[in-house]
Amino acid sequence: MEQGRPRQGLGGESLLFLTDEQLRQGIEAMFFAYRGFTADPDRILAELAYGRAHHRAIHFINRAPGTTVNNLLSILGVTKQSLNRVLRALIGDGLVESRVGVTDKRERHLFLTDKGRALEASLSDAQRTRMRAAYKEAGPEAVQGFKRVLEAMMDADMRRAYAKLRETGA
Amino acid sequence: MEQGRPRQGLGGESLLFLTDEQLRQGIEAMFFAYRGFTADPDRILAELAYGRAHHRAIHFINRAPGTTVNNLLSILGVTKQSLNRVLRALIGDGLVESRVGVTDKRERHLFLTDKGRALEASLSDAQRTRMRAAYKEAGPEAVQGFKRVLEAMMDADMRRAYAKLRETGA
DNA sequence: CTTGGAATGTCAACAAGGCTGACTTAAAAT
DNA sequence: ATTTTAAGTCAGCCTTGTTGACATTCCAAG
Repeated sequence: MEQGRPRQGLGGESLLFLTDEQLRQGIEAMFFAYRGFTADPDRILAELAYGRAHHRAIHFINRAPGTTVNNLLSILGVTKQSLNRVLRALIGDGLVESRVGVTDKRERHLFLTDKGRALEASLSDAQRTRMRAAYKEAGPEAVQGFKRVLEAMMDADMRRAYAKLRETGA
Repeated sequence: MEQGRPRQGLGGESLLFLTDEQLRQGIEAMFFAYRGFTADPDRILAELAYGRAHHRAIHFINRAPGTTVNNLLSILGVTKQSLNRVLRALIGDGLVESRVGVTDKRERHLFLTDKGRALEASLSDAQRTRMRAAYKEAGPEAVQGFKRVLEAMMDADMRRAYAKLRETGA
């Protein structure tokens, strides 16, 4: 079970110790962990008749206020019809505001209202609390490794989107 | 950006360095990475008119051959109606075999057929390849951290299910 | 032996949230 | 002036989740 500890000091080239069994454990851990990762916000959203799609939109609008619909589209990786359905609900419920662009009037810039920010805070509080607990339990070294593996698991274009977000965010 | 390295040697108690910004980066990394994680099998499944639900069933039947429907239900965390639809398709297509229980004839024990095992191999090959690449890129230390954080992110009952699976598997 | 309950399966209906395709409007770009 | 782009909308489809109702089979307790 625990016999598979990496031979340390051999460098990144010699990862032959990775058996299929160990890889599968990683795959399953990812599956279960993702469920845990979304469980708390899901509970909050269910009470409001929203879903994960709404959460994602709210998250990234909060993340990059004033972002355009097209921009959001490429981050989320869904069709505009799909996003539009969600956005319409959020705007209709007064969580999101859509402002016509100044320089380019075709564009709509998206912002959270106070109400939207309140929900975002509640959702991300729940998620951060779990994240913080997991980080604390796993320890600081583990967190670095966690992030490194996650980044390595992304597609090239996702990596670009993520890197771009981090520029803006930090 | 990279200034947030953990103060080493302070132990798990002093994780005050975890800013909301760093936690949010972890959250977003999880979101993007999960997309990458499922992207390869999704492409294979799409050609066969299957979805992730089929993949999950196939994965865990392969993982624990002879498992009962109820067992699978609790691992996957869906309703029996939802699972049943998927199983019916897989059985109908000759990927899964359902055998009546010996001691308890109410139970159905699930097995992959040769055809089912072939698809499973193709799916998990794709997923393992990406996993292996990510592990290699991130390094052996990172992998340990990755798994530790993921496990810490699970709910208690998921943890039990996962631990139980690992017993069987190793 | 009968009956209650558990495990399984099935049917129907519904919702969320993806998708495609077609089309409009407005504005920018060429 | 024409084409392209951004956004929105309508209609319809699919997967995968949900409930609720109900049949079957069979173990186990009375």
